[in-house]
Amino acid sequence: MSERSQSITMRDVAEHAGVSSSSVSRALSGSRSMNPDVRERVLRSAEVLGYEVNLLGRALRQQRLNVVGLILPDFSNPFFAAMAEHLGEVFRAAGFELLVSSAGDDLSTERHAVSSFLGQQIQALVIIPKDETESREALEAASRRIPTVQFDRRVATSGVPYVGCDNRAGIELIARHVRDVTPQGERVVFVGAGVSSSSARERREAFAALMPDALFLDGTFDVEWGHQAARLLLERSERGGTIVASADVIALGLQSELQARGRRIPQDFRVIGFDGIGVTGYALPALTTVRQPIEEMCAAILELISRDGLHPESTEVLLAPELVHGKSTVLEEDGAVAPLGG
Amino acid sequence: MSERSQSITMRDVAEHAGVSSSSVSRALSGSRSMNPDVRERVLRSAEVLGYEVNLLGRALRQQRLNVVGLILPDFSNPFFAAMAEHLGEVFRAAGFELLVSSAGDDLSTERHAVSSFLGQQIQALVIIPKDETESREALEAASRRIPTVQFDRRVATSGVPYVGCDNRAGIELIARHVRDVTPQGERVVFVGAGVSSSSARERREAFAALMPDALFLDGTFDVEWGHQAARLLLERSERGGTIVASADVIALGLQSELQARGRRIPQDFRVIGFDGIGVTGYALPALTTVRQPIEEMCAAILELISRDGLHPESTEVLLAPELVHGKSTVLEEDGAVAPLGG
DNA sequence: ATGTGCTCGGAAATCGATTGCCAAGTCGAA
DNA sequence: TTCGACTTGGCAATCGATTTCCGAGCACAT
Repeated sequence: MSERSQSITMRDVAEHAGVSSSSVSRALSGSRSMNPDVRERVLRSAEVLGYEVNLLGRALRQQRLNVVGLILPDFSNPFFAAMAEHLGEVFRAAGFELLVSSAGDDLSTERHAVSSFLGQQIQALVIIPKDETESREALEAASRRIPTVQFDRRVATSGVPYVGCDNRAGIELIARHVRDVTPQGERVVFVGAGVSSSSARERREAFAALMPDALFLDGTFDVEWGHQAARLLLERSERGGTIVASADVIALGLQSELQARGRRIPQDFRVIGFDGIGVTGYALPALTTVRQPIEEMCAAILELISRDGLHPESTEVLLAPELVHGKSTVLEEDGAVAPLGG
Repeated sequence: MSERSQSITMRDVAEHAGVSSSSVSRALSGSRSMNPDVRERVLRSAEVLGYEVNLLGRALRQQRLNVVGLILPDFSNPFFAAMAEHLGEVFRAAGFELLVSSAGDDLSTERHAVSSFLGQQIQALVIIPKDETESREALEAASRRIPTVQFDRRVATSGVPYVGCDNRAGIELIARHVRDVTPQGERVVFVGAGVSSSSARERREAFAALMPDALFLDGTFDVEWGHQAARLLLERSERGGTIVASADVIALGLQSELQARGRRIPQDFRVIGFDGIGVTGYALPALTTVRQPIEEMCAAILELISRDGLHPESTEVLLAPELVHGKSTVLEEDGAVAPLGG
């Protein structure tokens, strides 16, 4: 059916109102004072014709598009999804439009997404780089052209500002808790997610520094790896222990698989996550995890982007995470929290 | 630090290569045959200068931007996230760039997202409208200008093509299963998600038609409502029954809360979801659910958009969902459960 | 030798909005 | 009355790429 209506331009409005297109522009933007009658007439014409601005034309002339881009490795990670949602709100409030693109966990797609955003002359870019080394080229290309912030994962030597949580501090909180809850002689296991993303590497290294005797397993940032890791542990005849996962999604997979195979949490195995999405109620028992301060992170990103170039020295913002006590590490009746003192 | 490099235009490349910008355009796009020497020179100049096309300029001239937009109500719903991810792949393969914007579960934000996309002259729009009636205006505005497809939820009388799963058929699968697994005399409960989105309403109505004696509760599409609904049920002193949730996220909340309060699944309560994201391993026990055929849906969306206007009659594509048997409705022994290693 | 047709580079128009500049008009002050 | 300051509308340039059109140059056939 639908005959598409072709768009109304300023020319059309100008003709309809009997003025020049300059006047239309000025009436709509209010960029200069003008005769109220003329303005009124223009506004009515625009209304009548259903005029809507062509952002491409505007952006081409003004040399900026009021859009900020976000590139993330994968929508399916709930932590990234939560970040995208919150970041959208923050930017909306600041008058920007946030458009999100997934890299589909693929480097060439990530590169493509970056150059597409750059080609569209967006205002700024927030990126969760997939790979600690391989993403550098795309990242630097972006940063050379527009304000760019790395988030959550970083490419180390890029000189591109970074916002993230203090993974080391988070791991210290976890390690302390692990010492509190792990019975003498039981295994401590760290289930990581490779070393190609900086957050995975940082968490793993911090944990290795604090608890070198732990068993380290490496996989990927997803639920399925949690399941696999659980099966691996059981195949090794581990009968109990405390498991630290590098991310909540992994922890959820671990819990689910362990329980499906008859192990009790926290009696047999204790499980600790990282991110804080586990607190939203997916997990059973409620996951003990380290919550990343999403709100503060988003605020920091906005801040960095807004004052880009003004304070180049503060190129790295690490925010403090917080331990959230669930029921996956301590057997307790209610949410009341008491560190296992004795 | 970063002095941003200002962008290289075709003019720059043309000067460097000693040709006109027409030739640069033609060399880069290959739109016309030309002297190989000249082409070679242009390509090298572009390479040397690091030229990258300004998509705004191109789009303005060509009257189209090679981008398809997706607007969804909320990133945090894993079903939407999965769709966004898959749809991105499908469009990428078809040569489009998919940009995603969240409506933040808010009508005015949704409207804003639509007009921003339209203003950017994107090629086509896929939208999961938040509200069955209130989203109409924005939806129709989009459809008047560019190929537009509604997905998962729809605004009924809009005349805008729709792709979704056959909710009625899905509910029939569920109802049959409910009859199979519910003991004589036990309650059947439907935990819905309001009636302002079409999918919620359709599922609820279909279920009401098949099992009018069920207890109906209404809330929202999120985990938290699952928790609440479970508490409501327990407060009503329900001691067992079969619970059908309008979405997997709700079902996960239900399971989690019921188990946290000592109820066994499936012995005391049976839980059934809808969507299929529950099968990815978050749930324990594995959720019995109806899987929406994400792949087919995405293919149908691409199809509709590509041949927009050619087959206006097929304005509604309903795809068949499939019942996935988990362990949340039937107690089953399968080999997967290892004996407690004594 | 002249006409016909083809190839290929460049000039210029175009997409739509914004904005620097100019000129006509208004108003008040000298 | 005249001059300057100020207002306000319009012309035209501009952003960057594409594309239509034109003409120069060449080959080939008549």
